[in-house]
Amino acid sequence: MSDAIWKCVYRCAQELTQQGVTPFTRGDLIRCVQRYKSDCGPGSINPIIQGLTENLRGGASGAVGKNLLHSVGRGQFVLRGAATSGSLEKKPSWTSVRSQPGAVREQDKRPTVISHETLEIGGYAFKHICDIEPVKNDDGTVREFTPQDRYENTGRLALNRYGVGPFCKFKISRNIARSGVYALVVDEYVYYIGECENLTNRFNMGYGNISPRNCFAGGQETNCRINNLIFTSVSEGLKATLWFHETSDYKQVESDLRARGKFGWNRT
DNA sequence: TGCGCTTTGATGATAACGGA
DNA sequence: TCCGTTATCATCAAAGCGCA
Repeated sequence: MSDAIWKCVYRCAQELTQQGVTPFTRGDLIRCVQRYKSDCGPGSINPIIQGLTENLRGGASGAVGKNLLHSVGRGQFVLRGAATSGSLEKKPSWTSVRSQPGAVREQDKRPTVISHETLEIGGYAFKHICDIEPVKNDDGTVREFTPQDRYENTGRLALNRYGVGPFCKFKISRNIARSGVYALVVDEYVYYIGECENLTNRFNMGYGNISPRNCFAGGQETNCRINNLIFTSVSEGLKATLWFHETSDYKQVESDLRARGKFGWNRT
């Protein structure tokens, strides 16, 4: 068929809704669209879906704009009409406990200290989780790790742009298997905002311990980059701390904060 | 046996660009 | 301007393995 991709996306969204598949996933939509346009790959369809979704930024704009879909969670969508009718819309969790946050002001990069346990960043309350304390040498300096040396690299992969390190190793001691938005604060300034499904896993199995494979092309560059920045900061005598805003609506909160302000270690 | 570490690969989000 | 493509960033899930 010769319809534009966005028309196929819309048709599929309607079909899935009629079949009772709601919310439907991005994958559901892609598979459906590919039945009509078998030559279309996910790389082509994904930005179209984004461009049709009212509460997602960016994407490939179409003639109808962001008027057809509504995101109700990571990778989950409903038809916009269904969302605005009320029953399917997932209300942001913060609406019940706090007012709509304002724009992130310049001074939010140096957050408002509510107490030694709570910071306010862009209108959201973040609780103190821990100081980030990398493994140290006997002389008190931060111990350097170069896990890339342990990788066999049979495929002769190049190091990724942050794979050279050096890296540090750290853990957060508290077990917080909760979703939300975390903030890395260094020297009293917010440097990084990120989202997670499980805070402990994100740090103890992600940032805090760099896998050899992650140092190479195709590895998790972000883990390398943030770990190295923490290594550098702590090595310079700065204090790095982790703060956490627990919410099931972490995608929205993170997007909100990052859309309104630039933080030094966030890239996009 | 259970836990933690490592690795791979999938999925989703975003920005920027090019062609008609 | 509309439509589509490409590249990149970011996160997560799951499997395999080793060790206590």
